[in-house]
Amino acid sequence: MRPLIRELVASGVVGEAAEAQGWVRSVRHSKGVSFIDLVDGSSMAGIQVVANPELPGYEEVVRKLGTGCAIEVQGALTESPGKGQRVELAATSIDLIGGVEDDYPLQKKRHGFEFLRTIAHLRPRTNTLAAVFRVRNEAAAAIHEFFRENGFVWLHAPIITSSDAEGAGEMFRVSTFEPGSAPKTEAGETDWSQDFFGRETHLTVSGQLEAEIGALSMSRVYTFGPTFRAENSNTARHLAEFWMVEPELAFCDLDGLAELCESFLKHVLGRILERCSEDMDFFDQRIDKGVRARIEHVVSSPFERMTYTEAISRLEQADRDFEFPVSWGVDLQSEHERHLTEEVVGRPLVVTDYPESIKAFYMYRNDDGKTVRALDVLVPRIGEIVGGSQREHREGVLRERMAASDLDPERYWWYLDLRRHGSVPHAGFGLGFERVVQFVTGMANIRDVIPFPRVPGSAEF
RNA sequence: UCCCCGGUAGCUCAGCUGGUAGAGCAAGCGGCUGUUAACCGCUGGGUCGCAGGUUCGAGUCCUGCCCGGGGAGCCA
Repeated sequence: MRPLIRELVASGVVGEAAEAQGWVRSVRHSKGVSFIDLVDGSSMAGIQVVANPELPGYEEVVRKLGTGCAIEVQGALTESPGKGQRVELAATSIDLIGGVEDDYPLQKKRHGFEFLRTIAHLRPRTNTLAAVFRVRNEAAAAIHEFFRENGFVWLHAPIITSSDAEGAGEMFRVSTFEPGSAPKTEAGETDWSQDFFGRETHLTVSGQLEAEIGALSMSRVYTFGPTFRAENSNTARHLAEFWMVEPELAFCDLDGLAELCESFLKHVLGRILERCSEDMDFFDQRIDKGVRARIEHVVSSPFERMTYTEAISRLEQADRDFEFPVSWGVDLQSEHERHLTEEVVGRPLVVTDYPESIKAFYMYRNDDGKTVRALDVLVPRIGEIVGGSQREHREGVLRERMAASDLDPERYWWYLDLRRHGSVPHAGFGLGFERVVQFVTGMANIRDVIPFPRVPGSAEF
């Protein structure tokens, strides 16, 4: 394969023959020379192609090039006399591979992200979206890398599931029944036993329960894949389809989990700073001033720890009014979380041991009988970025909790079975992948950090 | 789902207390000896989201609907 433009720009040798293929970002003509800014998506910086009027086809091809045209250039790398680039490509031939029509919507100026979402098939050609997707790719790679280096097995949790992780939200139904003509039982209800899987099935809302199966056999596993929520939530932080990372460890308690969260986040963010430096400069300058320092701060600061009970008393002492009043037993709102991480400690904060009443049934009950071993990792500006818990591995307590939550033990027979045979303390957390990408890039809307966003009322592309 | 804000040229927007629609960029044409989102000149381009209403007259005021954005809740 020929070098990408990124490689030519970074390490191309002056004087050597070179070729480049890509899309024209902008063209600047003057009487005796034309400059073409050519990009191929491999880096923020493109290569400057210099075309002289003596070039074959200059009038017919080069003078007619516009933003978006796909071309192939042969030539030689030369030292650039102009500012802004180390080398440039002095063309000896330029071939038009694919032209653009007059209504090509992308221009060499900035567009609103709202408009770009309506042309999701073309928006990765913009600086910003290409940079986002490069960072997204490095983040995914860094996640796999961290887990591999630490002995975790990537467990492929099912997308179609018949279990529902309680409290995780509304689900999308999976069925082959034709709308309106589903078979009915004698009682007049839909007869799911005749459906494709012989029962009700949905798209997964979490791979956690399956991950627990993995942890209780392979010690350390993680899931990383698409997850679905049919919630009608219309915000800059929610998607109906998103990617979730869920590690699960056997022989691990809440302290061990907190340590994992910290080293995991530091690894992933650190790798992005290292490997996407040019893109991070762009985000820092053009998208969210200060984002780079914020990420560096998370990578270099030890995370603070605090129990929920302590957090509540710190909030009660706070010299400010909250929209939602604080008292022991209420769930923390985003304003509370941000106050804690930004004002009280000024760095990432792990809040632990929440009231049992506001957390899920599968979280380990503390000896005090009123709190559970749950944790949230809070970071400045975003608030909660990770949520996790030590799991209830004692069958008796788990049954009690399920009964209190009005859950049918029959449906969770295999989950309970794990507590009957070789049960051990185990713990895990869940992390919304797009939220991490949002956090590191500073992008304001989650719809702009995933190539094809699915949200209520919208699934084009 | 709730609360706010918005919808004017292909894009980004301006358009005051109602008087018959404008800029920059893009597109087309021309110019300019090396540019950096180049620059300069000319040209074309609009059922002002949709439907009603008030008025001599509505982009502007009123009502309803549709779509989008921001915030909140829920959460990841």
